Amino acid sequence: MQTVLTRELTELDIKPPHLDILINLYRFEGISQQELAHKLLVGRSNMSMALPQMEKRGLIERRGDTKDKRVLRLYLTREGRSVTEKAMAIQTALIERTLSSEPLDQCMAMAESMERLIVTLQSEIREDSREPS
Amino acid sequence: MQTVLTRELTELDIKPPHLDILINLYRFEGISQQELAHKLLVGRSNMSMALPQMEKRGLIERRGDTKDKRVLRLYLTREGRSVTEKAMAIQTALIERTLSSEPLDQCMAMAESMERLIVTLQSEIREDSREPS
DNA sequence: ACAATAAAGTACAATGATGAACAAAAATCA
DNA sequence: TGATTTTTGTTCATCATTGTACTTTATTGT
Repeated sequence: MQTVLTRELTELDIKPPHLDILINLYRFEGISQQELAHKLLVGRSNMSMALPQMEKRGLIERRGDTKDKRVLRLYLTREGRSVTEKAMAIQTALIERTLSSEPLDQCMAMAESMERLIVTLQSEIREDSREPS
Repeated sequence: MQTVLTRELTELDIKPPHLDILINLYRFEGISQQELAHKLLVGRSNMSMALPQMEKRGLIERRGDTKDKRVLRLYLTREGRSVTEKAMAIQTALIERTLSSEPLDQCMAMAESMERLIVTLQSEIREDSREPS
């Protein structure tokens, strides 16, 4: 599954970790590397390694903030926006292909399982707080 | 958080990925490397690298299955069982330390968020199946 | 029985994520 | 203002995981 997505992204000449970056930048343009790392739940050093590659590939642009010379604000290039749209289409198609037909029932079953799990957890929590032993 | 656990495990001379292995072996002794990898949701090659290290450290023992010469069955040594118990105690203590006092409310809030999320998802699913557009 | 296929384990190279140590710029505050 | 502390981003060494190719042993089909 991940393997398939990786293979399809290779044709756009981007690597899997770049996809999340592109999608977030597509939605929130002009944010800093810090903010982006925070949104993606990864360390800042990660961005420091990935973003220069993407800049060289012409997908993004990094412009220094005029007020704060420490921060680099991130923007998609025309090329980057185009690639992002293609990548999202690929991803969506893959998901629909994977999810189509059979597993709708499974989704419902999972949701019900989760509900039961939550109920169980809640009652255990209530017991724990009643008997702090 | 993960960092703290790692540091505490270092004193037992085991690495983080070994902890999951030990705990599963503590519960299900005699399983094969394949089965263990499946339980841990990782690839078989992972086990092939981690387990020989643990065997050298005297935590586990790998005995060939008599019926099937391909499979290696896994057993905890006395030492391994002892280390596992200590590690689980450390882990539990850390969790209780982290979870104590404040975040009980947060647990309940999270559970409620999940419930709402599930309801939303279910209605979206129903809409999707009504209008397959 | 035997040929083809599948499964268990191993070796290895490639990828990705992480934290620590560091430099530059900004904020704090005395 | 000037000193201290934070914050941004970078670099680097380390560790973990993955997939692929391979060997050995079982299973399956004919």
